[in-house]
Amino acid sequence: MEGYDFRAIEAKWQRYWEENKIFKCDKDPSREKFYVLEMFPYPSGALHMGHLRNYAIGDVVARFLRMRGYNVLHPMGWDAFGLPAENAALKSGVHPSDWTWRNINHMRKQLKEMGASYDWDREVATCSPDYYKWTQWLFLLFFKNGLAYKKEAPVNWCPSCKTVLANEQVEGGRCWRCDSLVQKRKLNQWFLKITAYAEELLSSLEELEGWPEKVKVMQRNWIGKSWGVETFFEIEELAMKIPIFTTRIDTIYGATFVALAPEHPLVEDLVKFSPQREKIRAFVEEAMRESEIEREALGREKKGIFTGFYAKNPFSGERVPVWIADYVLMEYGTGAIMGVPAHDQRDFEFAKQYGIPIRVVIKPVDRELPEELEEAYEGDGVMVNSGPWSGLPNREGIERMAEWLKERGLGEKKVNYRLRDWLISRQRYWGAPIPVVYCDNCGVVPVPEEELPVILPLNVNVLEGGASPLPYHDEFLNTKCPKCGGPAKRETDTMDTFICSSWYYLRFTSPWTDRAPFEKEDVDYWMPVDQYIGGVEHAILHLLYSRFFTKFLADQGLIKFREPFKRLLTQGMVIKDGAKMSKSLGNVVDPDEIVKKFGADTARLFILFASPPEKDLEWSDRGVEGCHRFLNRVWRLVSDRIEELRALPNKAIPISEISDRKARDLKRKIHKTIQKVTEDIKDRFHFNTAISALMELSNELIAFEPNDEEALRVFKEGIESLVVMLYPFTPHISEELWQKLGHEETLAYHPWPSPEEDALIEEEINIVVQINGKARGSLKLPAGLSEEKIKELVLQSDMVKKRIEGKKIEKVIVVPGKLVSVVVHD
RNA sequence: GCCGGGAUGGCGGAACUGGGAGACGCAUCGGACUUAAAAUCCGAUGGGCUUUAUGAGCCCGUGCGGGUUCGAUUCCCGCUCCCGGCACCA
Repeated sequence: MEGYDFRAIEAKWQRYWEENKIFKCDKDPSREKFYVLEMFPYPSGALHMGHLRNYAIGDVVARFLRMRGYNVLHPMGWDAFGLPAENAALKSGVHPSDWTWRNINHMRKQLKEMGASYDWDREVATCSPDYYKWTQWLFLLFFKNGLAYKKEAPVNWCPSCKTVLANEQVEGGRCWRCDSLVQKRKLNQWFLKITAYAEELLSSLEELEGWPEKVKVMQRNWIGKSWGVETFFEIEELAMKIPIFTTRIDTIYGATFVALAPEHPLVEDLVKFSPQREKIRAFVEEAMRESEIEREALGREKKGIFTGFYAKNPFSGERVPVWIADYVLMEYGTGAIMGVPAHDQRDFEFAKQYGIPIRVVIKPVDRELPEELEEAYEGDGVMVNSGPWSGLPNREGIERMAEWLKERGLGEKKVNYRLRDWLISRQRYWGAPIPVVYCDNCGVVPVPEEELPVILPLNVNVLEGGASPLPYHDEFLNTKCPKCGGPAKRETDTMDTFICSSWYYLRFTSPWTDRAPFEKEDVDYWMPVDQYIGGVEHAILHLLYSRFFTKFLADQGLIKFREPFKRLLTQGMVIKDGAKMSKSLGNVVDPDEIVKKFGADTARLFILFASPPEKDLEWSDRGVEGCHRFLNRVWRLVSDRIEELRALPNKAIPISEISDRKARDLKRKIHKTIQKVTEDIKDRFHFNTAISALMELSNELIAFEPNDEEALRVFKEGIESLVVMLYPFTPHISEELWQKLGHEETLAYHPWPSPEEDALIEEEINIVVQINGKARGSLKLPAGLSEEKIKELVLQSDMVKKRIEGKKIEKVIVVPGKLVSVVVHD
């Protein structure tokens, strides 16, 4: 037999799979389904190692489960709208659409070349009109339900991307995509009311048992639920109530000031009445300008200005100064706070800065606070200096003071979330148009469903500086009002691309339908996604948005489940020389090169072998070579005896009928390997240890020298088990060897082997002997002995006798099948 | 600062419910084959020591310090360092 010609073999089987549509799947209610999904890529140009890893992991799962008899849905598509297409257009003059489709074609080819087993009949691209028609349809559904709305608000503006961003897309004050500093601008924009689902998005995280704790914690923190009290401080001479939110109402006797956010609407009124209005106005303007850049500056000095007014503490009646402070955020709570310097570090710093009094009202139980505080005490304790409440444990105080307010109508308990509504307008061209028109008579009018899709015009010129051409595209811009028929203008903003990716997993269940975003019976059969696989960078963004969409669609009666992804695997990064692969570091390894040089099977095998999927993977050229060597050994192992092997019957010999000891040992190794590999893949996704078990089996097969027919038949069983179990990892070489062994059917649906129980039972057991807790050797004993017998044999053995001579046996511990521990003393 | 995860040979990583730490792979060294090299194959490989020099035996060793246990990479207490996320959220 010829050598391992991976190029020919891989091309051959890829063609075979494609021509025969081997991985096409249909819904079949009589069979148990499994939906494996990897996060679909943005078609940026070419696959990188991270993609290869993601899709290799998904492919192993899909192929394994097909062999286990599941009806497997494993689709692929393209997250095809987005800014890089426009940037490429600016740079090279290619139309975003052409650029995108060219990349899709290239990357599809690459996915096929890595041997991924997708049902390509289900491919979707979010930029094609028959997809974004339904993205727009879903927008209208949100709109009709009052969950899509337009409002003017201070929003995040990325000056480099020339568009606004959702809060989730700002990381540490910088744009998630281009890392520019984000500015605040007051703009009129479209939002989706994700906050309507804040509570459920939070509470149902607990049901997601198949999700990594890390991701759930990140979502929990992002939603940021906190319980507290809303009450108010009143400026009596203006009859103005300043509402404040606090989680620490127990500290209210320590409130020595009140502070408003510079953007707070009441600020305007205060300015009017203040004698020093000029100074205040200047401060507010300054603060609002500065907040854009300086807000994220670390350890930055807090700034504020006294308004000249005093407001009354609802509990003590004390009048405290009202300040405007730049560290108070308009977007959270009521946009105003009570300042308690002794028990809040931020207020403490502010008070120190401006000489505001610091008054301790909570005393820790286990120690005394210093006379002069160096930092705020934020812990629990007993209330002091708090009028009638003094002496009460503060946790109890929180409850009782809230009731006290409620009884008097001065305030009540309140829950606040950090989560804000999702800003979805983008001032970009390459996205799904928001299906809305503006009519002088009727105002904001949604485009009727029958008129969808609102087509994104392709005959546009890329504009200097990169701004969207849509507002200047007369044909697109000018339209008729669907309501009154009068002249109207289209919305020229497009939707955040995260909208497109918030429902693609539903579309995959029936991508061909033109009646609805998805067919109900298909979605009912296939959803939810049983295993979702992707990078942790979407822990909040895509994964939170998709959960929101799912809950909304469930409330609309379109789907029956409230969580889209049952199990989630977040794969680690691909690292080289200790750092993430990146162009700027110059440590990128191109998957194409590896596939060309060693083949897709080798590339897949290395990626899966080098590290468990959730951990980072250190790239090693040597490691790749090692995997290639392994496949060569397997190839030789089979081809060296191919004629003999083909001539043998396919039926395995039961272990009880094998006469030779070595052959029985091999049989046992085969079935132990089946057991281990199955468990490693199925229960734990530990592909690295599954592969190492297959390497061990291969090593034993190489060392085994069959010299009669019985031995040869056990050998053949081993060879075939190896080839079959390698299939999910290295499908091409497996198919080829399988065929060479005389089989006609593809391995794609070949039943996954299960271990023969008899063949798992050891004849002899190695019993470890410990004396005083130290391992001193081992004894080979026949399996199935009673505890007493084992104990007896161990104590009689020379090894033990020699060591316990003249000593007293205190205790003997027998762990059946494993070890005997003898404790002695002089 | 808060939250989450981690630390095991020269390297990537194994070790399931507490049971001989280092599977598998890489690298290194030695050998075989070869005119030679590559490829391939065989063997050794945590550190140290004793020894009748070889059949062997002993000590140390999973970030650090304690503890529980016949026995701890695994469980408990207290630290150190590294990685990731969040960070004026009242």
